[in-house]
Amino acid sequence: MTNSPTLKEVAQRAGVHVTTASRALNPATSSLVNPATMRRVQAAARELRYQPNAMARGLKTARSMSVGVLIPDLTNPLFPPIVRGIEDVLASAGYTTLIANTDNDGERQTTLFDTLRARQVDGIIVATAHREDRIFTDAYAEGTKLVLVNRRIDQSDIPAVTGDDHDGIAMAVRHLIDLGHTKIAHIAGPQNTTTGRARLRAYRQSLEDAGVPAEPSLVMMTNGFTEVEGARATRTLLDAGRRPTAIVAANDMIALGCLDVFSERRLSCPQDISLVGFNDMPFIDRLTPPLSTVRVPHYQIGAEAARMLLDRLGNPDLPAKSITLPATLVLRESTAPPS
Amino acid sequence: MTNSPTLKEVAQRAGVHVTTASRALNPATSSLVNPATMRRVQAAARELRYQPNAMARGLKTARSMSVGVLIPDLTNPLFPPIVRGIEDVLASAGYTTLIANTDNDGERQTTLFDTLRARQVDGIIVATAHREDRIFTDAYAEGTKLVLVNRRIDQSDIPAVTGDDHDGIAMAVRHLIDLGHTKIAHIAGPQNTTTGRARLRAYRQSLEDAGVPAEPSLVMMTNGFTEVEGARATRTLLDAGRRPTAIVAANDMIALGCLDVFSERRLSCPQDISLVGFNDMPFIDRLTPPLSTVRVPHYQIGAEAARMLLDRLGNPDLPAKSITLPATLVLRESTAPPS
DNA sequence: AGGCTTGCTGCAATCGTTTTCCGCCCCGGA
DNA sequence: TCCGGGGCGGAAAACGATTGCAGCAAGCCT
Repeated sequence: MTNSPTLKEVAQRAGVHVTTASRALNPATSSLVNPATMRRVQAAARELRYQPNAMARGLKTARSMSVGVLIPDLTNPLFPPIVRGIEDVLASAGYTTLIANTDNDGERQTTLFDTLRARQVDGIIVATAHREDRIFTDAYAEGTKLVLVNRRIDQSDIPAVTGDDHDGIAMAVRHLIDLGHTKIAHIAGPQNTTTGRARLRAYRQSLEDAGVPAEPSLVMMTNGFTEVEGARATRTLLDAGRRPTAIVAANDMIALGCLDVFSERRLSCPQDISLVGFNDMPFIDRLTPPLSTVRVPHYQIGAEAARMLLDRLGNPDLPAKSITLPATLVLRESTAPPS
Repeated sequence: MTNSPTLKEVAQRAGVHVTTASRALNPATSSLVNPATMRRVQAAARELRYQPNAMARGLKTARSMSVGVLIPDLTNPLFPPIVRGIEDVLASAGYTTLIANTDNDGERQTTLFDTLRARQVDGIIVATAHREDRIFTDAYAEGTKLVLVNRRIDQSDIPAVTGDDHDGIAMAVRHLIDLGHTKIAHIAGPQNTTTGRARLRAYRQSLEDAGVPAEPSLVMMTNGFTEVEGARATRTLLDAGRRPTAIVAANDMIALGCLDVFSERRLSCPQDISLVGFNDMPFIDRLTPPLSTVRVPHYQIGAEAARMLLDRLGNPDLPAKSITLPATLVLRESTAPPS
């Protein structure tokens, strides 16, 4: 901000050339300099509280030692754990994380993506992908280092780290069937995301596998993984004739919307209707009732994605691999046998 | 990542010198170049999808157009709203935000602070300050642009944006007294933070103002604004003789700990004991019971802090001003008259 | 004793911008 | 016709680091 010391000043103080100072301070090259000199330089650096100028270094080395993270919205409790997972492993590798909130706005997303690239980030972790996001596939094809979290992109080999949507939903549906439910509804997430679609498919498949006839009227679509969308869909679901005895929500935010409508309609959960969410996001266990949901290891997803990115930064032509982390069903108090 | 086009390439394509290209693309200097030339350059830039290299620019201009944000932990729901407030106003001014989590670890904080400075951030917003944090006062004295949020530093003129701790607690205590409580306890926050101390003081003051005798045994200290600390303090509070009929928690996380202990002890809230939190953090309204708490406008605090930083960046010798944003008491279902 | 390696250090170019200082061209006024 | 000046655009020097290359001394070998 004011006058941070430069390498030149360190060199002068140590009585050596700036080149030598550079080498002495860099672990990779410090073997090239006399140990005694090295100590002198390091002492000088310490006294001056020298911090290398990251921009100058980045300019020369063409690596910024930073990575961007694109998420919809930080205030959605789903994302902080993912971000922390990312930050923790990235930070320990010396990288800085730049977070950008797209608010599910495509234009904003493009702008932010460009901003990140202008900042010369070494790679980008994307949590906002839609099934067909040319912006990402194009960038990836041109060599931008990308890793997807949570959601994937159709027919793309961009590496991704996700939870097991299919298995998670399967467990949830199975659980409801085991309780005796047959009229099981699904409030589906946006179908332009792989998560929204995979969960819907898993719901249908699970019903079929159990021999429970599918009823199209029990599936409601939403335009976003949000509480208001969840509430809207739940209202139209309940208004339409055949009332379900259980609902599988595409995620916890949507489930929150379900609960809102339940109390509007004076339906008690789980006595009148059962509900299962997805994600096990923070605080969802403290609701009334504590929500049964599918737990996805978000911190690990973030951490794994960061590791994957790091790997690919170190070795650019590593084969693109995607990882699916196991989901687990966590039963609390929002499900019960049908009355 | 691969080969982003440089200004030189844009210039070549437009058939002008790189200097001219630079001027044409920069709104501040574009008046120096012929409108026709400018259009040519801009067209070339668009075709090449040119993005100026932020590191090169920053190196030359000594401004990174980025600011750092120091918070304890992103997964604490208190902080995402603050961060969004910061990011939104900063982004609209063209700045990028770098977030760092200190985990309340002093050493880590120092490291991260240095990392941010190495990245040449133009300023830093600090949410982790303790009452005596030499690291910040020293840096501020040396010219580092700082703004404190949420917490302040004793005897320092570093600009700060905070909620009204005193008034908030006063309202909470007043409310309990009005309900008829006299045995009102306080689970105090860490006394090495201004928030922890201000809230404790306000609690004592409010009791005194109302003529309710203070009982030292009704005040419990914690070592952190966390659920486990809150629970620990609540247990020792309840184990010690005179049981309170109401608790004012120093913040919502601590209140969460109180609720945990209430259910351990089979105390129902608010029938057996009333509870008021502080912050009105997300989801605290969906607990059982919905928590009465003091609302602090976190998004605005963040936004205001960012604006303040921006102002001081634009005009370095602006007088240091601190802002206190009003708190409001939001009554829900965790308080009732003593039984 | 001369040549060669080895070990250390310095020189200078470079990364992609911005910015100061000039120079050129053209036009108008005298 | 000449001069002055405005309007544009170019040359070059930074910013602070890294790095290939060269230099130089000392030590070893033959």
